[in-house]
Amino acid sequence: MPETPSTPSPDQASVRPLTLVWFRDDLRVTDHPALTAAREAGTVVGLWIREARDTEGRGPRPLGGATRWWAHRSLEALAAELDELGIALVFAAGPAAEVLPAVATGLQATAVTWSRRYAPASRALDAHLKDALRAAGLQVHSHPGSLLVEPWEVSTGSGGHYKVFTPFWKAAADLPVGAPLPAPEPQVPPAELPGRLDRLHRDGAVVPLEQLDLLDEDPRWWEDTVARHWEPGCAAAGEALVGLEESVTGYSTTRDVPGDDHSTSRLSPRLRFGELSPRQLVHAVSAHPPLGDPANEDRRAWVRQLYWREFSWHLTYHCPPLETEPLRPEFRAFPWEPDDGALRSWQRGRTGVPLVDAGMRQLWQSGWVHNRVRLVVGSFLAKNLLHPWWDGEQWFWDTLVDADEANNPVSWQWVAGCGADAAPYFRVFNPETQRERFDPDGVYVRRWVPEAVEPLSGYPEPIVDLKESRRHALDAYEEMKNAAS
DNA sequence: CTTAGCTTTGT
DNA sequence: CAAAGCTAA
Repeated sequence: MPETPSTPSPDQASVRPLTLVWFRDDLRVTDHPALTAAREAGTVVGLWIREARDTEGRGPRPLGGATRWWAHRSLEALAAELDELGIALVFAAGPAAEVLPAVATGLQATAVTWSRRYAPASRALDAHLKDALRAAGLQVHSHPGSLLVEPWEVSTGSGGHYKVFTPFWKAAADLPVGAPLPAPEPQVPPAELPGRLDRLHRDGAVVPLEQLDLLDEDPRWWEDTVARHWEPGCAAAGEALVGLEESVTGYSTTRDVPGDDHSTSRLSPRLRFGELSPRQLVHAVSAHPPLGDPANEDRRAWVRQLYWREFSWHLTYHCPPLETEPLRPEFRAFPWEPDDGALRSWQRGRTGVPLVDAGMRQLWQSGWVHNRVRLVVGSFLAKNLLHPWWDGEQWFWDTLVDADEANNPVSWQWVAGCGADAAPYFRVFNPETQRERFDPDGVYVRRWVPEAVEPLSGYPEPIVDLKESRRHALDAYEEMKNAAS
């Protein structure tokens, strides 16, 4: 709580309306339109719900292990940031359709507000909640905040959604990006609010963060692995923004070097949880360069990657569920060869292919993989092993700290060849060529698979022959095309 | 963000 | 005759 409140005295505050801000994938206080609007209207209380999909399948995809860990830590940080502003953050688990009315009633809130979500199942839930809460007499307002381009803001000449990245990028990049909003002014909550919050706690309508069971594994496991690599939370995210310049400089040439720790920004989990908004990132990157500076090419390349995320959400909003449905429908007839043993070798980084194993171990140990290596390990599972891509997608969903509902399925479909703008099927990444090209000194492979270069270390022989399995994949593709015609 | 095979270029 | 460039799948 701030010592010298700048805005309203407690008396004034008590008569102003109370808005419940439902945080979801927007765990920040700056550039948060829903929070800003709520704060301008009066008193704010924050809420985060550990949601499960309802019986009709509405709601967000259940968090994976790594994102549960991140969410827990990021929520701690958000609670601290909000506390500085005099805003309480409360937690609950269960269906949002039950939690929201209970918390709103208990706080005598007059309004509920949130940042929009865009996955079909989440939209369906949010639309339903909007109706139900309005019917119960609450004001409800949803705000943008997680995307640069709302999925309906750009469309092709024929009025449909984009299916190819480049034209999407051309259209989307033409839209202006507004300036980020500052954090809201601190508030002095009405005197009766603490009593209402206490009652909610006593009734069990809200619970301490720890009781959400987001850390269901042994916490020591996280401390020994992923926690060594990351500091979740919007405060740390703000600091990461300061170091952004370093990763943007030279980005267009160095971004493909997985052994270089500064070749990418590593901001993906910040975006996933909205610790930073894409708008803040564009703003941070666009601030410095004089026009015509060669650094502009790096910036353009970097911002372009941000628009891949926008494109993923654009597709996710407009298409059938992409975690199960191939965008190219002919792929429903693709002759996959599921092999649990091969899947397990891949997951554990024991395929005998050094770059693949390095990537999969980086994933397991740190909850993150360099983008180029994601493409290599994905191509290896879906093409060399012919194992169904959705098992790889699910593994990434469980283990990546940045796993989001749009990027993950869309990118997997891209590497598997069934995505809308997928590379031609015959483009099968050769992990050995990729290693020679992007990890020539072996820095990356040695860091994650030190025994790969040691004789007699017990490092396995490759579980498939790269050349032969590539040919086999091309045959499978031909088979699918014949089946389709 | 492929590969293989053929053609062109450079020494 | 090797390296580099082009092209079709």
